[in-house]
Amino acid sequence: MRLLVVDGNSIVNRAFYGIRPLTTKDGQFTNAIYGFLTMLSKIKNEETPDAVAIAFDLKAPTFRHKAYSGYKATRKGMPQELASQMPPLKELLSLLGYKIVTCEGYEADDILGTFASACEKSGSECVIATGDRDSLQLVSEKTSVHLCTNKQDILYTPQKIEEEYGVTPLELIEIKAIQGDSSDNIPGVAGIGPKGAGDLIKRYHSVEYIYEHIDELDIKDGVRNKLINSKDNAFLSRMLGEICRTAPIETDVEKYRVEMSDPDKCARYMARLELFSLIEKFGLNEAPVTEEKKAELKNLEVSEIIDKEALFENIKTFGKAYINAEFSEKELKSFAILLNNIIYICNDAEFFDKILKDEKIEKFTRNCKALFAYADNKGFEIKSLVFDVELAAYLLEPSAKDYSDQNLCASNGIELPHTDNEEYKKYCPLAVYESLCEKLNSQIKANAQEKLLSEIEIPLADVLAKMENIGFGVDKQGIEDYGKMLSGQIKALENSIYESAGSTFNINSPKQLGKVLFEDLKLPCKKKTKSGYSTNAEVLESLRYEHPIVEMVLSYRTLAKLNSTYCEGLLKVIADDGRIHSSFNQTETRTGRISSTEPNLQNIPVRTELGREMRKFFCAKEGWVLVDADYSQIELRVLAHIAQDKNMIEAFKNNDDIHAITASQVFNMPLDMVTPIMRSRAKAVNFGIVYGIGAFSLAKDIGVSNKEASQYIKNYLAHYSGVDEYMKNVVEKAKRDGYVETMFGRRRYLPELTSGKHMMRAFGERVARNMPIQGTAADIIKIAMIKVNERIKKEGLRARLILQVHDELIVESPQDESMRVAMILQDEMENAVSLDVPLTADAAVGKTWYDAKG
DNA sequence: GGCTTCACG
DNA sequence: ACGTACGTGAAGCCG
Repeated sequence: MRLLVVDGNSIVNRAFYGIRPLTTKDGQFTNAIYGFLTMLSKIKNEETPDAVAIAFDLKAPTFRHKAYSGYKATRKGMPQELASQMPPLKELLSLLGYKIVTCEGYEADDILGTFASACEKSGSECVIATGDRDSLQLVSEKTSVHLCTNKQDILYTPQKIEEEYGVTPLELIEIKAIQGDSSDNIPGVAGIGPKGAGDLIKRYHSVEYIYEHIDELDIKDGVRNKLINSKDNAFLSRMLGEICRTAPIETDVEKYRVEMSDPDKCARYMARLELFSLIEKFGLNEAPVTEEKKAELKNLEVSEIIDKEALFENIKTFGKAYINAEFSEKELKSFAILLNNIIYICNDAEFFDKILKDEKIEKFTRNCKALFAYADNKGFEIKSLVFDVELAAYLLEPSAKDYSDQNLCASNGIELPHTDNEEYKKYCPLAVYESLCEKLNSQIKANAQEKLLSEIEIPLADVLAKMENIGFGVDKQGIEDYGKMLSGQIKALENSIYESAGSTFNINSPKQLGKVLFEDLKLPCKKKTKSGYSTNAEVLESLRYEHPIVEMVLSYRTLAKLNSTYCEGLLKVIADDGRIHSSFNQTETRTGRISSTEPNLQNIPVRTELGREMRKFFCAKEGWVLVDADYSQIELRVLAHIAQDKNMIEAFKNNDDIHAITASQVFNMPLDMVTPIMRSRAKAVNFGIVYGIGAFSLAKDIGVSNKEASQYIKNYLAHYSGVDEYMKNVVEKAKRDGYVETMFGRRRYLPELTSGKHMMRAFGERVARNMPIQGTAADIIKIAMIKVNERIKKEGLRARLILQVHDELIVESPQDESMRVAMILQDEMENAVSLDVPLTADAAVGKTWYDAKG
């Protein structure tokens, strides 16, 4: 027999602190539950036990009295976010068939020790799973410890312990008695640490022996004196450090076999905790379906389409089509339609198009962008696409990572039908689309997000699909030549760097570079990262004049980045038509912005001249030009409006220089006395305000003292009192409602705000202040994009929107349309919505992106 | 796969 | 006492 004993408290702590906060929609924290079960599943797979016991302390140690200073008094009580996860975790473990072991008056450690001894006697094998090293003393020929760490798990056998510590497992107790353990309030011998204690025990094996022969030992007098001074503590520690092995618990291994009595109930419990991936991980969705159960479930009925005319009429009469389509490249592979609980599958594109074009048939689907892209390629418009489950789910929960049908069904309590036919498995979700769409839509309605979905996100998907299809033309030869030029310079810099360092190494490795700079060349180390010296640009910048190599490394980094990410990266993704077709993701960001991948066209260099050159290779096709328009300070304008700040609104209405005005307020002087430096600092304050600001970071950003920075912020909020009030109110609202929202009802939930950890709460508060601003700006430009495309179409122009970069739109336009297009862009962007401040957008025309930008 | 760095708004 | 601005994506290194 092989028994796995889990140190429940230790593992749950690791899970809780190792995994970012997760909550259900109603605010129940679940990260520790999720982490615990994931770890348990992994350990079980690796250790293949016959039986499992899970040990917990009977109650969380919550010492409130400072006066009490005994053993383990310093262990903090569980934070509330963890404590609230314990009952559901234990319930779930029981449902999964695990036996939980607790014992009045004994700690989890003692239970582990008792099992280890019991297995020893009965001849069973024992594996202890834990996150802390206290239990290593229990290791023996029969008992091993599976230690879970942040990196990888380690299995401790007597050999492994000998290898790592040079002693036997039992001697670890002796080491601990001398070195002490502050987290367990074991005093040890004052002045001797792990190294000294290890050396002593390696030579003399026990505390008792050491004190019996204290005068004869071959050790330094200093050490001897320390030992003599702490003799009482050493013996006390020896006693405290030894794990008890005689807790009165059931130790018959047979009693701990894992038997799940009701997998369905278990799955439902997991679904209620919204831990869907666990349902799969524990194989609960594959639980054998009894004949009885099968009858209850709706069986999947799939049919080929025989009479298309008749089906079409039926769909039209019904008025709704739940569609699931698959494409390969740009062609339709197959599609499926749900009608009266029957799924009809077909690959007749003509029939498919007819449905898409019919205004009377409301389409419900997922990933509608793919449908729009298909239609765009074939040159027609889809009518009445009313619902997209992915977009709806994103609006309901923008922080979620997985919007799969399986996940959405599980979280909405929808059971998928059953089929033994492998080929048909993929149609199971479509069979329940009617109820899935209904569930999601009722939540969208309850949140007042119908317009956001139907008037912004769905039409935007059409715009994005067209942008992806058209792509952005590039000068391939130009990029290649530019890359060659960079490569040459990089090569030369490499050699100079090696020469300057006196050795060759990989400059791209922060670890190796850190060693060269801070150890070989002995430059002063300014900052550390988790894994060593920080070598980022900010640090290097400050070392610029310390050594000539620094400047070269900075240049090397710049050039290497340009070459690998941009030249090589972009060359890899140029399509056969000579253009770059980025993907625009609509459900990625938590604020409502879109993101761009493969390649990311939203971070093409612009801030330095050398990088900006890159934009010369993004060009309009022959006879066409690029029209580029960007919003001026859209986020600050949104802030002025949302906060209803009189002063800021006034400034924007007067078309004043907002940063200069801010400077005159922050520095308390007349406008005409504001210097460029003051203006640029005020600009940083304006940015900081939008991000949720802290004096420390502002100080760092603009290079003034902490005190000065906090004075700036004070002055700022005193003058812009509406902003001050907004910042307070929005955090309060977030704490009350659990979410913040944009002007158009886009939400972001903030479970961080209920965290017990200061850092995390502070983060939640900054997000609460920032998201409505960034998100409203995102909403506005999305509306503008839709309007621009509608307008271009209405006016019969050939121009087409090809890129969005958060506050900037780029249209490729025939030369002779460019003035008209510039006018349209500016008009639609400025009038996308009506705020209490004017929105301004500036448009420019050029052959390349470089020329067209301002 | 996580970390570090750096490109953009 | 602690760590420090919001939102992204890609490349390279390293265990």
